[in-house]
Amino acid sequence: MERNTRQRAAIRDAIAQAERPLLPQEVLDAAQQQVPGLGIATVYRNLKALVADGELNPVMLPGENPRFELAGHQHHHHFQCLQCQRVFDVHACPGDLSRLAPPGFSVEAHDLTLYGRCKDCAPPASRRRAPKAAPHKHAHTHD
Amino acid sequence: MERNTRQRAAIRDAIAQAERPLLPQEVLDAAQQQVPGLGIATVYRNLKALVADGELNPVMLPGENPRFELAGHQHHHHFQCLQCQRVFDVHACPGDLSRLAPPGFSVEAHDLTLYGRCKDCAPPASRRRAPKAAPHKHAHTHD
DNA sequence: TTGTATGCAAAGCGTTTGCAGTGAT
DNA sequence: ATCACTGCAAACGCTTTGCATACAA
Repeated sequence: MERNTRQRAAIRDAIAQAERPLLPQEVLDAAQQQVPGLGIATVYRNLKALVADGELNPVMLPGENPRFELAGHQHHHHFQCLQCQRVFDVHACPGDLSRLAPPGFSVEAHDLTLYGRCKDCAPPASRRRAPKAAPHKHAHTHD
Repeated sequence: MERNTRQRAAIRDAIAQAERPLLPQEVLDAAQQQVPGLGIATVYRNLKALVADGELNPVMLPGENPRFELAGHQHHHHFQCLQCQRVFDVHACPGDLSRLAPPGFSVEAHDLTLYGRCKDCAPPASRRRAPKAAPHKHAHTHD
């Protein structure tokens, strides 16, 4: 990371202003409002550089493509809405889980993902209002 | 799922005899010992059919390609070895995690992955013996 | 015989990379 | 003026699909 380009600033801003982890394509869409000619390759290159630089953290969820959020958050987990597919931070943690591993296995880290309805999407019982974003394409669904 | 082919039997057997979730390529490698001409497309088609049929379950881990294991196991989680990258079942669960979600979010399901050293790979402190399998290509690390 | 399943190759999708031109310093 | 950065397009790895053939029933 050496030079400050309009592209990098737009990418950084897009992620900084999102209140949730973004997919590369979402970063592109947001950053293009600031830099119309921006290419997807530049987004990928900058995401990689910003992660290497410690400015961003990749967010990997099961069966999902990587998303990106600002680094600096402490240990946390994620919540994915089963309706709008968006991902949100969960600033809580079940704590030590080493007791769950089979004998002979050592636990050094863990990933946890919660699934359900976000506050914008109707909970199964008492629905409220429509989601703000359409579902993303992504791939793979969960059970 | 209609006909019983040698290919499907070989694929089913490969997964049944593995004591852990397998990647499509691992399924191919194992099944080809029984049906040499087997193609990867046939593996993918059968994996999809067997999952639709309820015989197999896909195992999705963060940043990993889907693996497959026999269905029928009850709710469980997975452990991935940081050294050999192989995935193992964890027949334990932290239980209800709905308390972790932010207000307004409903939790319907969760995924948990533990990371560390499997019993074949040396634990950080008291190592024992070398791993039985070489690491797979992609790696991605976690927090 | 009939039509599903297979093998091969081409196509898709998300991501990465080569390359020549652009622009920050 | 340099040289990192960018945009475009080709290349990649994994997965899916089209199509003609093979084989289970």
